[in-house]
Amino acid sequence: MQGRPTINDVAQAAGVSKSAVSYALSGRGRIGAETRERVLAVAAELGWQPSQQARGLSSSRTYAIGLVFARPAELIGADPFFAPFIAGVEAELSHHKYALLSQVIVGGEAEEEEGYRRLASGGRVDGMILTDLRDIDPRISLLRDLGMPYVAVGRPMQAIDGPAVSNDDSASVTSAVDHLADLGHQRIAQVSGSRALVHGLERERAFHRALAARGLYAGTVIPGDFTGQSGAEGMCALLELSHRPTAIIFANALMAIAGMQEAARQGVSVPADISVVALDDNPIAPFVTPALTAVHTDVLLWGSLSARTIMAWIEGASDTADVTLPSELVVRGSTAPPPSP
Amino acid sequence: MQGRPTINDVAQAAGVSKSAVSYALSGRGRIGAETRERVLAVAAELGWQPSQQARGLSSSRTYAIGLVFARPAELIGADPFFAPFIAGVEAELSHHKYALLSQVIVGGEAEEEEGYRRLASGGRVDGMILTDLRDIDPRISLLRDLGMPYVAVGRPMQAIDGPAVSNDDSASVTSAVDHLADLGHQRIAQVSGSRALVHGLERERAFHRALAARGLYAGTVIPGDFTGQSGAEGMCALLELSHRPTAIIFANALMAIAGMQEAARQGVSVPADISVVALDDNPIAPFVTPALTAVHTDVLLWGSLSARTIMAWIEGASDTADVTLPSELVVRGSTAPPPSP
DNA sequence: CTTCCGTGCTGAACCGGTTGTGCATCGTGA
DNA sequence: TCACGATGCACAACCGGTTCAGCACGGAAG
Repeated sequence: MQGRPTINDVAQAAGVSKSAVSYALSGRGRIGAETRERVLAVAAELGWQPSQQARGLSSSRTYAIGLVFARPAELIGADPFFAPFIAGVEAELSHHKYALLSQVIVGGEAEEEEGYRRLASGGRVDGMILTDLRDIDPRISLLRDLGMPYVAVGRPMQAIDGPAVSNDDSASVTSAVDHLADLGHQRIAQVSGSRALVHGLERERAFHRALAARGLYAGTVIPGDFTGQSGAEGMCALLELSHRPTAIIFANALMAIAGMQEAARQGVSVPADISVVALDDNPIAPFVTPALTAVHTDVLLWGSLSARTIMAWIEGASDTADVTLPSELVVRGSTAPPPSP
Repeated sequence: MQGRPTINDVAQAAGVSKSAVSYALSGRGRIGAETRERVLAVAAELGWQPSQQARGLSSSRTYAIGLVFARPAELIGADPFFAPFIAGVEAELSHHKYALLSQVIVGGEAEEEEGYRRLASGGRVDGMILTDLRDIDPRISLLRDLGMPYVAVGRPMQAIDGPAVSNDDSASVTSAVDHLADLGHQRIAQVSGSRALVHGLERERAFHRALAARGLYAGTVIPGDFTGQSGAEGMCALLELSHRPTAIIFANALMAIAGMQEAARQGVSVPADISVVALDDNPIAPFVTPALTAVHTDVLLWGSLSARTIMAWIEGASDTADVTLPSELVVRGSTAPPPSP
């Protein structure tokens, strides 16, 4: 009885066999009411918790979900997605006795795939949550070959035979464009994130659709990479245009804030001369000057729904339908009507 | 042979017993050279990876480390510590075949302790990394009672019988004070984070020590809670003082940025009228206006060292000495000499 | 030629659970 | 009164590894 108590310790203390203990706890077998209560009392007294390792060995389940998260080093701290997403996943998983095996990787795709392989082939997880989907993503087929359940965070372009939990990028972009158009802006530009990721592509298409829907001319799209540096460069490039836009939509708050700094340095006033919107919110956004107008998504909820979806698949549910999250434009101080000509 | 191959599949294919396979892989038993190579070849061909579950069951090890991370909801996304710290931990762990079982908890201490209990008593981890140590922390004794190795991130006040990996809060504060004193500031105030956390206390003491060392009078300390809101309130309170400070040290970048916004709203110019320093850096800090001067710590390294330390304890090493990280003041645009009177 | 030891491998027990099978015991209906 | 089904539990096999004890064989020493 040194160390953690085992099921044998409980069985011995309760004067029953270990199968009786197992049945009493799971409620699966046929166990008399007073025996069950005695066993539960003894288990509680000894502080016994079944070993997940042993349980997993016989059920060939690990009761753990894997999450691999890859970002370049300069983004890993700035990204306001990671922590709340994990928190949401966790909140849901822990109610169902699942654990989260996470792996954050600084670096590129090679390391990321290695991360998946490690978690999957070690038999450590029952399923995986995939973030940052790329246009044609090798992880999908990797996991399908391994027979590992997965859920895609963000809707992929390719058919994936699996569930996806996505925020509505199209709606986000549309709400940003509509807000700017309502203010009277006619020349709206975009500084995008990585076009290699599916939501980058989707946002770009949605941008052009939304402009067309409001009868506006096609806006300039400057490619970026989610870093502050690229946000500043995007602003710089747009300010040099002969036909300068009066509003810019940035892929995330970091880029937008860096862009606003660049504008300030060039003596361009936000929002008087140019309006700025970010497509991802950040807790710092309300506190910069001017406060940043951004499209806000409930990332905590996003995590919860992802967790619920992957667990449903693992448990064999058939209703692994796709889920779409709402997002909401939060108007703060960085948008205003365009300057009168 | 459906699903993942097991050690039995390998043994059968190689024409040996499963113990021979185990020995061949671990190099522990006495196995002939050509038998070993044949086994390894077959294992590679079948793509066999030993199940960590089964391995853990017999070795009573899980090859996993637990990390519980608790933050209030409004901070969980803003905190630039979490993601790079995990990334650093991961980078180190994965080289040694360990996995990271993380748990991010939105909420208070009760949920957090529950999180520890769940990971520890489920037998899921071999050791734990403790962050956000409080002055007298119940987790220490909890883990000690469970016989679970742990490493404290940040040096606790109480004696803990265990290793700690800390950044040097005292040095951080001192470098900030020295920088401001060098610029000529005489009245320096602090807006602190939570005093319940050990590094909050340590920073406050170091603040007073550093002021005294420079022959400056004791500075005002306004309590905060790491949120932007509290940063703005702190700035507000300090601006109302009859003998207004000329420089303020904030506990983190979010508070500092919110404080600068509040100053701007009141028509107080940073850094012309008042200088601002943050004790934790943030990737957004260079991009706000003015760019925020902050004390920077290599959080990735912090994570790596924590991982190395906890693994050393688990593997039975005796050299679990405390580690202290360097930090560095990054001077940007939010500090300047005080206004001439 | 026997004894002895080292080498190379096998068989079996074990880690801590889950689950199928089977044996008493008891109550019920014919 | 006896057959029969339901109930309550024990026994044992199994999940996939690790590891200990032991057996067969070969070469070297006596």
